[in-house]
Amino acid sequence: MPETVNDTEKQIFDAAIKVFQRKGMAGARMQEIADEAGINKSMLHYYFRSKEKLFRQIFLISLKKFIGSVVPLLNEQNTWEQKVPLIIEYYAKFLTENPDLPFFVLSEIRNNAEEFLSEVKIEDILINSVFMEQLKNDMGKEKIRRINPVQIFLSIISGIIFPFIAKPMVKHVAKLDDNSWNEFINERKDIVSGMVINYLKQF
Amino acid sequence: MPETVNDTEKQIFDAAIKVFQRKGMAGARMQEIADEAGINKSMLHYYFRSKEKLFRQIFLISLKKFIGSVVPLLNEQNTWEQKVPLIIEYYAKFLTENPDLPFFVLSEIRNNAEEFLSEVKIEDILINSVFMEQLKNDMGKEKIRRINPVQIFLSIISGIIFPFIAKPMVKHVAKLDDNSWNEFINERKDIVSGMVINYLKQF
DNA sequence: GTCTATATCGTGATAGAC
DNA sequence: GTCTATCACGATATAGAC
Repeated sequence: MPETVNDTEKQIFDAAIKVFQRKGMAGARMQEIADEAGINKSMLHYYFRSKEKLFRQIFLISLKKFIGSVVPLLNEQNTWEQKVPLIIEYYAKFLTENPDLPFFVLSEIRNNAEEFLSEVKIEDILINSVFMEQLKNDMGKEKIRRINPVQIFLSIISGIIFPFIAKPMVKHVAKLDDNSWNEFINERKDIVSGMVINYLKQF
Repeated sequence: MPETVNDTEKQIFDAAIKVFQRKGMAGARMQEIADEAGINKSMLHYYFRSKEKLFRQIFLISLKKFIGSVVPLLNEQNTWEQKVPLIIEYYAKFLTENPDLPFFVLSEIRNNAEEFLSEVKIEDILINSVFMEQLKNDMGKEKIRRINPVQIFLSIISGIIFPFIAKPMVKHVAKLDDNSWNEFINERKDIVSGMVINYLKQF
């Protein structure tokens, strides 16, 4: 029988994810986490010792989810050109389901320096991915524009993540309600995909 | 003789800009602002009444600076194609000089809803800009791809602002020091510019 | 206007009964 | 393991002397 995580502990953890991702370390309140979990405040300390320790767990899980979950896609058995729209599609879905996660991760990284980044070895995972190799390969054959592949990946995630980060402002400027927001994002997916692929192939 | 702002008041204000933009409303401490300004803590209350009131002033100035300062560029007497690299160049410089500003603005907007956005009428300023009109014009003439112009502007700022927002992570993944970061951004400016212009013209 | 001292309150954390 | 009560501290804010 697999080790089953204590029920209360899981409730606290889920509540903490919600509150920390929404408010950040500085803005989050232990009381709010307790309320969200439907339990007593002192339970938080019983299970996690301190706010700092609870935060670290939440942050590391969020960081891994944010970065690591796209990795399988990068290493699929298809061309880089097929991967681009799939990566974008994946992030659009991910961001819709976890609207506060990227902002939270980026925010806390800014505060607590790179300390955390070293724990998750993104740099190698990303740089050595099949996707990156494929790009370098086609660049070597002069089939696509020769350019730092990190710039390409960055262009992809910038184009799709930033609108979610700036969602309130984007909705306000473009005068979107919830329905037209979804349309806007659908349109966006094609645009980002088209921009990146066009740019690589037309040179 | 023009109204000269009190010296202490200005010192406090400048210090508050620095601390609030760096730490956000929740993370900022009145003591830290006082230290930064080199004055006593109670002076903050003497001049600005409360943390909340001080914050509002700092935020509104930051918001206007973030959004409004690009407007003149959008209304220049040149083509949209000439404007694109200029806008990017402008933001790159702006972000280098104000590294914490965009993150701060986007962060606080997320917390305090759109309440603030209505005070600054970005939507009309941007939508009615010459840049947007020029795009719509060329779309009408089938000279460029027909698409929501907001998506174009969003692509530009996503491509250049996001890397700064995610700077620690980007530096870590791409293994950049301060010098190579600058090179990376220079390369980036051309890429974003090229992607947007290519995409509009090749269809 | 500027300082020191202090009030007031919110929050993380602990003690101890059950 | 879970609760109530309480501590200890830090942060905003104010009072009052100069």
